Amino acid sequence: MSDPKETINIENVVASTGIGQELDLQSVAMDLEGADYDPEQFPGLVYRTQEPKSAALIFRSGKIVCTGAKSTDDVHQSLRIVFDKLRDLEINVNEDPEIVVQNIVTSADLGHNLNLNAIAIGLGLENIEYEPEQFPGLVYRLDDPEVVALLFGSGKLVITGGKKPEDAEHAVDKIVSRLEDLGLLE
Amino acid sequence: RLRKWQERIRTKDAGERNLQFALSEIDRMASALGVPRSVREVASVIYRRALKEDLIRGRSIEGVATSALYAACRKEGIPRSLEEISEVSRVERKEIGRTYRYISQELGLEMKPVDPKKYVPRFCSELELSEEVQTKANEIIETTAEEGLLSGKSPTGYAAAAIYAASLLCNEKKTQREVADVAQVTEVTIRNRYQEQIEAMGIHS
DNA sequence: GCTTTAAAAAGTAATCT
DNA sequence: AGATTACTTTTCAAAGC
Repeated sequence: MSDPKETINIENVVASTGIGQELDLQSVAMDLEGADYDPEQFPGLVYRTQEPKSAALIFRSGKIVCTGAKSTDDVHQSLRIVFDKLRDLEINVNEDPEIVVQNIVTSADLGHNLNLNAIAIGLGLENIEYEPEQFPGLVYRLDDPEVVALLFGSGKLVITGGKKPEDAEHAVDKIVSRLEDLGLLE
Repeated sequence: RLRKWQERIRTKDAGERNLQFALSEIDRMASALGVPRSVREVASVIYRRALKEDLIRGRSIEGVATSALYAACRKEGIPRSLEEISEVSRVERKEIGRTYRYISQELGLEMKPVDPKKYVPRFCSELELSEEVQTKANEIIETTAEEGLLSGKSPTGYAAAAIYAASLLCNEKKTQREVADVAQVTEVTIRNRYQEQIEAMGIHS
């Protein structure tokens, strides 16, 4: 009855951007409180924002990766905070650098338990990966939209690899109709 | 020209030596596991196919050989868990699992998920349990799996719980620790699967 | 390939009380 | 026997080894 699309929830958004300027991460790490910088371990400086919650990886090249946001809106808000923090350190940052969403992770609920063994055979062993000894989820790669879905016995699923929120909706629609055609839903 | 010819010989010799090493490793591990010759043959066919398809580049020969053996055991219907396989290999469990999934995908092996019932005879004989217990365990697995209880669960833990439950029902009780040891899973996993299974079977004891 | 960051799903596991 | 913490899978960018 209820549309599984309604249960879709964005769990994580990864985006990249850049201030067209080289940075001295050592001094940024000194002046920016809460910054984690360990070049021996990883070349990026980690800066966490509280509201909205996210983690930004800032690189020497001036390129920045933002992870952990719950929406594309939060990504922009988080990065706005990061840009302002850098400006406080007398670093010139353009008003609105281009932000590119690289990956969106979504969760959803089909509302029925799933027989993953039957689904593995039904979808075709060549199209899926299901190794319950290694991981409880069945991995299903879709061509259109180009995303990867993880299906669980509870009927919950994770959609990842999409660039737009609509990718997850289209993926859920396709999965639901495939499973219905196979008579494996409910 | 002479150099090219020598290089070819060198490459050919190296390739031949690597193949021989891989096949002898498969033989060694298969012996240690006590699997029949047919499994070693299937494993060597899988290894040669992986070699032909150039899937070994960037991976260790041992890793691919071990994964080929793991896949062969499953294909032949006498699966060994990754834990058991890793005990006779010098490659760690995580790497075997990762390499297996890669060659399985690339070679299109179309591996079906392991049926927990395949572990019942071996685990039961190691525990010296009767034929009656085996039959009961298979019945529990069959019935509960049809109800969808198997989805996402590890086949070894599932089989272990069914054997534990069957041993109780047949008055040949084995402790959770004894079953956990032969199946190489934890007692916690057996308890969790056991509770679900007896509930689904409508058994109260 | 690896390193780090985030997040969900569910199973398994190690450790502590 | 719980509870807690942590690790397994997928995705993606960044710079450097």
